[in-house]
Amino acid sequence: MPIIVERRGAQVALVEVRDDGAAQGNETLLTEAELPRVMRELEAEHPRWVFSDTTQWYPALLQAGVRLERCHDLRLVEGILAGVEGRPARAELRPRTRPALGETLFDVDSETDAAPGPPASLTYREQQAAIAARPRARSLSLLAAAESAGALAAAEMTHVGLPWSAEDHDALLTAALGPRPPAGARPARLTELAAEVSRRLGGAAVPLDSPTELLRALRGAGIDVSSTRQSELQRVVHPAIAPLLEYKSLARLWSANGWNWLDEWVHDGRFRPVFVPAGASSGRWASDGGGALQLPRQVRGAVRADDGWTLVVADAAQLEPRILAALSGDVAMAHAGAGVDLYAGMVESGVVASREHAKLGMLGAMYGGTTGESARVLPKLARSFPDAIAFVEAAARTGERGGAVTTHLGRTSPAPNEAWSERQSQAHSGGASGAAVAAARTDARTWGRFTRNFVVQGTAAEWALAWLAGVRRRLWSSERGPLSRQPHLAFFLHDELVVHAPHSHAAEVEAALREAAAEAGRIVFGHTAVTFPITVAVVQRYNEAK
DNA sequence: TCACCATGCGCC
DNA sequence: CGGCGCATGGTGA
Repeated sequence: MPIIVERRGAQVALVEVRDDGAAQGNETLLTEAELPRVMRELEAEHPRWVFSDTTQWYPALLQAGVRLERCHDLRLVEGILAGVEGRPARAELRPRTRPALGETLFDVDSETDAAPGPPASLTYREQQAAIAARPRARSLSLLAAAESAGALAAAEMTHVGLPWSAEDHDALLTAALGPRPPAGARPARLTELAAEVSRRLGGAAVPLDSPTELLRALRGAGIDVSSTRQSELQRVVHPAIAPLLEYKSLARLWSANGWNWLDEWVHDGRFRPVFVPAGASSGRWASDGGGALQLPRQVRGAVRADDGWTLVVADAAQLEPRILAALSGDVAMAHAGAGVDLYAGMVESGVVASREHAKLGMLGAMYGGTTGESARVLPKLARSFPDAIAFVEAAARTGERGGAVTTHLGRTSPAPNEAWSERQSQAHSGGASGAAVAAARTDARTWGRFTRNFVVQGTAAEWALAWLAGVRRRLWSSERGPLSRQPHLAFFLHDELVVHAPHSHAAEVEAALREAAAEAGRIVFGHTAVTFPITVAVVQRYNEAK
């Protein structure tokens, strides 16, 4: 039973509708203050709450102690449907972009800057009809549900936060950089390293934070490099390189996750990342602020379970190649993945010489790599796993022609922009210069790599959503008190989940993670020979996993 | 001075 | 070689 949550002036309407969105007549008008209590009571009937935008409603409800089981997020589903239908998303349902500086001065109420649009109940009915009209309606409706469950999980993870020890973080920074310097000053260790680098480059002070000046200094010291990139410096033999690389690593730690980051993002023992479901066109999540999806391993030691609690860290093993095996129905690849390590399985079946080769080759196949070791391994993979390789090749060809590809549940890739299409037609119209033809071909290949990767990355994101939703459902019990006082999701990173739970629940959480992973394979692919094993570690600190 | 771009690097 | 976010320095208006 869907219930639409809709703003009506200063009040909120709860509108019960049928599954297809048709009106049923049952409607309740409430004040904002009454909403949490009423929704909590109605939750006993397990409705599907329909929100124009979960991020606009759910945080306040969580704050008021209301945890919801299911929802339908009109904004996220509009994104999926617009992609499928090859049109822009309706303006009132587009993600709100952050107002530019100054804009807020003239636009006091930035939440209402988009046209209000039709009522949510109408939009819901239209979306249900649009889904039902598609050839793969069942998959799309599954995707809509999974995406919406993700929106709930994202808000909940922000609400409860990732347990973070500011004390441990400070200790870790102090050990690496020296004590916290006064504002505006550089940590002692960085100053030492900078002096050492300058000394070994000949004596003059070199501003290491300026790539331009650093490059000039390196070349002046006879070091033949074309950039100051870590990967290039690593290949150089020179006494200045070691302290320089250490400087770069520590300078990054300091600027990206140093004391300033700690002050800004960690409060009351929690880091509260803002997750952005479907922030990438493939459906992968992005994040907003704090660099939540890029937490360097260097600082993961500060992620520490509360006393008496534990972190259960789970990781889907070689998710993307397994996804490709399932997508393409490649029986040989499914067989190689029968164990916990798919790459090891490829070595055992004699396809490649080493695990490293297997990994490199598969990544190259999925990303469109054409150089180095990965390209050398590709022919072997193509012989042993013809269906898998043909699948990504077909996706690449479609993209090169400007076509759209879809994930297994039906998320559709965006069209290339107009400039791209214009360059392609120019190049094919005859009379184009050789340079224009070559540039167009490069463009085409670039878009082909995108669509090649889209099908795998996007379907992996669908598997991960199904997993996340399944874990979330299994962990929650309405009888165990508030979300933060019972086992709960604390972090999500594409193919990895962190659950924060009392010690005594660790085994139960591990079982939930494994059951949900198996279920996710069935939800996304139905029957498939491909397995989706996960690794699970029960730890006090995040860095102790893996 | 501000907006924007390029570089470089963190994560998957 | 696919997808992101963020800090920094440098540029041009």
